[in-house]
Amino acid sequence: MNSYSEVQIDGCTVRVVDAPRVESVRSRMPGQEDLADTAEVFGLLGDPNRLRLLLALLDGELCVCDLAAVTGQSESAVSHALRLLRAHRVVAVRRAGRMAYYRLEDAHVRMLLDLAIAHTGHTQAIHPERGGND
Amino acid sequence: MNSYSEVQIDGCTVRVVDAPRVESVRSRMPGQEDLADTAEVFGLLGDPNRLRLLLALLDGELCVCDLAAVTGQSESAVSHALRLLRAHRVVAVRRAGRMAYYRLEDAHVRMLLDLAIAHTGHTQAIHPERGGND
DNA sequence: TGCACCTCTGAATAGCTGTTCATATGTTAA
DNA sequence: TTAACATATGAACAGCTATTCAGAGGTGCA
Repeated sequence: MNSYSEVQIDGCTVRVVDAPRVESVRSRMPGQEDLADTAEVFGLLGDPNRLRLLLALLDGELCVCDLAAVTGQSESAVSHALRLLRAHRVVAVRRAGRMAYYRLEDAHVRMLLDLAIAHTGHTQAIHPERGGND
Repeated sequence: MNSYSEVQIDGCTVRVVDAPRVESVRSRMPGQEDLADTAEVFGLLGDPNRLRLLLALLDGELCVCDLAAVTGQSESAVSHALRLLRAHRVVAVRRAGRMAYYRLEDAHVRMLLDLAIAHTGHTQAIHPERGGND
C-alpha cells in the first residue's frame, strides 16, 4: 500500500508520494531566473571547444589567434565562441591596436574550471594509459 | 611591430603571437578524452530541467513522480532525463516494487551543484543589470 | 486472473547550436 | 593613400537535443 496524495502545483493536480518532502524541496529550489542563469553558465562550459578556450585562459590573457592555435579551431569559430562568452561576462577583452586579448573575468567560472581540472587529473591518475594530451 | 611567428601544430602551419606561451598552454591542456568527459558533465548540468532534477536530489532520493512534481515536468520527460544522467553515472536508482528512487551518485557533480547554489543570487547582487554590453 | 499503477522506452518532431564561408570593420605599415 | 593584417559579424546549413505521444514492461492488489 503506497499511500500517495494529490497536490495542487501551479493550478494543476499532481500525484505525489511524499507530499511534504515535495513541498520542502520545491520551496528550496532557486528561482527560475537564477536557475536559468546557472544552467546557461554550465551550458557554456558544456562545449569542448569553449571549455578548451577557457582552460587556456586560466594562466592569463591570450589573443584570438593564439587561442585558435592552442585550441585547434578556426579563428572565426574562436571569435564566435568568445562573443558568446563575452555576452555572459565569462571573459573580458583588452584591445591593443588590432589585437584583442581575452581573459577570464568570472571568478565563479574559474572555480568551476579549477574543480573540473582537479578531477580530470584524478581520472588521469586512475587511468594513466589515457595520456595527458594528444 | 607585432612580431609573430609561424608554428607547426598537428602538421599545419599556424600563425601565433606568443609561440612559447602557446606551446606551454597547449602542453598543459587535458587530453581530448578527459576534455570531452568534462564537457559532457557540464553539458548535463546545462539544461534547466536536468539541473532542477539534480538540485532536487541534493537532500536525498526521490521517486520519479515526485521529481516530476518538484520540477514541473512530465513524468516521461523526467524518465528520459534520468536515463541520460544514469548513463553518465551522475544519478543511481533504487527500485522498490514498482517505484524507482533516484539519488545523486557523483560526488564531483554534487560539488559543482553546491558551488553553483552558493553563487546563485550573488551574481545578481554584483551585476544588478545584465546585458548592457554587445 | 484481471486491473490499476509506476516507470521506461522508441519514434517523431520542433527547436536549438556550432561550424563554415564570405564579408565587414578597424588597425598598422609602406 | 593602398595593402596586409587581426578580429568581428551575418547568413546558412548540418547535426544534435529535448520534448511529446503512444505504448510496452513489470509490479501490487483484489
